[in-house]
Amino acid sequence: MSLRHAVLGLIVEVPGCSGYDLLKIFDLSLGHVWAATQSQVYGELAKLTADGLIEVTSEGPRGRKEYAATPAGRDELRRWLTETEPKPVSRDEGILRVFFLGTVAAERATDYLRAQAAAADRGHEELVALENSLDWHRGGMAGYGHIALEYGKRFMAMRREWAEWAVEQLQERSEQPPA
Amino acid sequence: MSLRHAVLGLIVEVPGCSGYDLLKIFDLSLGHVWAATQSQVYGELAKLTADGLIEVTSEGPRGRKEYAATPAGRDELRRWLTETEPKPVSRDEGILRVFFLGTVAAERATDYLRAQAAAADRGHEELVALENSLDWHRGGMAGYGHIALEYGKRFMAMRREWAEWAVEQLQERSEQPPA
DNA sequence: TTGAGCATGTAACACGTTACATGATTTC
DNA sequence: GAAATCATGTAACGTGTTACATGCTCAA
Repeated sequence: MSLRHAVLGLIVEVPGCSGYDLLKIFDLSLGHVWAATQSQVYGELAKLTADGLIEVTSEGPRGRKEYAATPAGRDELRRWLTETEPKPVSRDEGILRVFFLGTVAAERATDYLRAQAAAADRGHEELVALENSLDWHRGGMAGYGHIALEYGKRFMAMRREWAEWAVEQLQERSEQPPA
Repeated sequence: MSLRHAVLGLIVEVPGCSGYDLLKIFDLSLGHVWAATQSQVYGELAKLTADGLIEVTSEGPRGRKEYAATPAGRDELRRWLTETEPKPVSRDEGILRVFFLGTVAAERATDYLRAQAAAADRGHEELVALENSLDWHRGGMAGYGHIALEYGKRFMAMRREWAEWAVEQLQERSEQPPA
């Protein structure tokens, strides 16, 4: 149920935000680690409200609803962070495909891996651009956001290096075919 | 629709396998990059058969059904590998939580990051054990499986290093509090 | 006054998880 | 003959995606 906690967490950190505000945060930064659609966000806000973890604190123009966490909501966020274990990542389509590269010509396989290296490089650049576009001040979400961003950069760099290494491996193999 | 292609790909690479055999492969290795449950696998086999991408080649004892890919199935796998782009990973609960570490005491945050480092270390060890337990011969899925396994090891090592770096960052900050 | 952006919500469908349900074969 | 393992399938429920649907407000 991570979407629930992503939404709850944002409302704890950004009190007075609306579904629309949340959506912008998902698009800009949080969505890199936990994607969410508009439907999901509004649906989860309704459920969290029904469960008493958040509440509408004011209603603005255009039907805007601003939310804040209740004490029960803050407890639930703390419980999630300190008493439960995160589920390890178990789906990566880019790596899944590697298992099946043996079914296509070796050139197609290296094409694929080079494309993956380029995609990782673009991902890295996007994160650097994001880093420069936000004027972080230390402490609060900004401080931890910076740590998450560093993770993203290391992730992209690792993927690029791995894909380049894999291309080299395949080239070595084709130069000296199996005994 | 990656599950579909994971199942199809396995049937191309391991002709004559059954749903039960596939399930063992998911548990042992493929599941690290694309998790699937028993229900999903049997359901997908039925759909792939209905769509003419695979077919039952023989029926064994205990109702065992062995599958092989049809030409249409092999085409579809190739099309997926060469003409579509993999969807980037966009859900990582372990990193999502980092965004909200500002809501708990700094000690809880370092506890969390240290636990993440330890989990990555265990993950790395598991992959090394897996590598040693399989007697790979070069070429075919084994060759590419080795490349995927190398990715897993680099991923786990990167995560451990990042989490350790993050703990150090937080300690530096607490030693010299913000100006 | 018109268009961009703010703002929310619902419905249909696809995908994933858990639990249930059943039975055949092999091994001890 | 009991237990382990092989082997398949379904039902209920939860989560996620896409598309539709609507309307307000502000600035140019």
